[in-house]
Amino acid sequence: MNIGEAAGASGVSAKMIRHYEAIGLLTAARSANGYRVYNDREVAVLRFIRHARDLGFPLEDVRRLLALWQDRGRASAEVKRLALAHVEALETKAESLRTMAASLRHLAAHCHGDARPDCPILDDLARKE
Amino acid sequence: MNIGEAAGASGVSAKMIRHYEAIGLLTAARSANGYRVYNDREVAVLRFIRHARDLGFPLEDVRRLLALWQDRGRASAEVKRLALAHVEALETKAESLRTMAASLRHLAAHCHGDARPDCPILDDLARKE
DNA sequence: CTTGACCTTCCCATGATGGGAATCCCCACA
DNA sequence: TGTGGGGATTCCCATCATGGGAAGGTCAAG
Repeated sequence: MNIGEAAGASGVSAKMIRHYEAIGLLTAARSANGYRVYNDREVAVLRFIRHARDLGFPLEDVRRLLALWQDRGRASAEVKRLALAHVEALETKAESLRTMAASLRHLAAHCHGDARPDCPILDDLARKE
Repeated sequence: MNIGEAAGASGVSAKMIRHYEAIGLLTAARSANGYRVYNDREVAVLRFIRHARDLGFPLEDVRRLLALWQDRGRASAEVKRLALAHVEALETKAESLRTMAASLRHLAAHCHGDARPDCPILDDLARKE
């Protein structure tokens, strides 16, 4: 299986497959012509990476998760710890964005939004603090 | 006022002040020795930028907001439109993160988190899809 | 006159992803 | 057998906002 087919089978772009290999998440055999060669084993790894990325794990976390996945003697406690730490990070970020949105929505609610120049949004941005 | 003092007064790092100047958000006079010179006018601009950034506006939005702020004939409708579009983006992103967090929290809830290797989190990441 | 704090520009790094160029390889078809 | 097209390779660059750090110039106080 060449990289294009592996990309199709895993849902990871060929570009990213090469990148993941460059940062050591993956290894790929090479055929005589220098093309990367993949089998179901590597495609499974690529899918694993994609799913972890879909859950927002940064690649360094993905690296650890992959190591745990491939370690039969792993303790699930370690995986759970990683996951919950990431959940914390996600929730913190989401809350931060939600707070920004609420502040701005509040400001916008008091803005006429017509042809007049008066605008509490700009007033707030220009405040002296 | 040199850049260090302007940084202190505005809450924007000297590094970022130079960057904002490089991308044209700001202009700065130079004294004979080549140092950037600021007055209250520019410090107000820097504060404006910082506040907009604190609300998560990308710099291109900040550029437009600055232009509107400095345009006395502006229509507040334009500001409001920009703000609400950004609120949308923030809420979408927040919702996306919240969804990731909920999924992962759900998976983690079913993980023993002990010395055993069985782990629904890894099982999910390794699923064939 | 030295020292230290401040300023300058320039390059590099982050994190994940993509675009695109130049070059090479392979297969199918006329 | 020649050619065309699709796919592969590597390498460089861009994004977005921010910071680190080097090498060197400037200024004020001791």
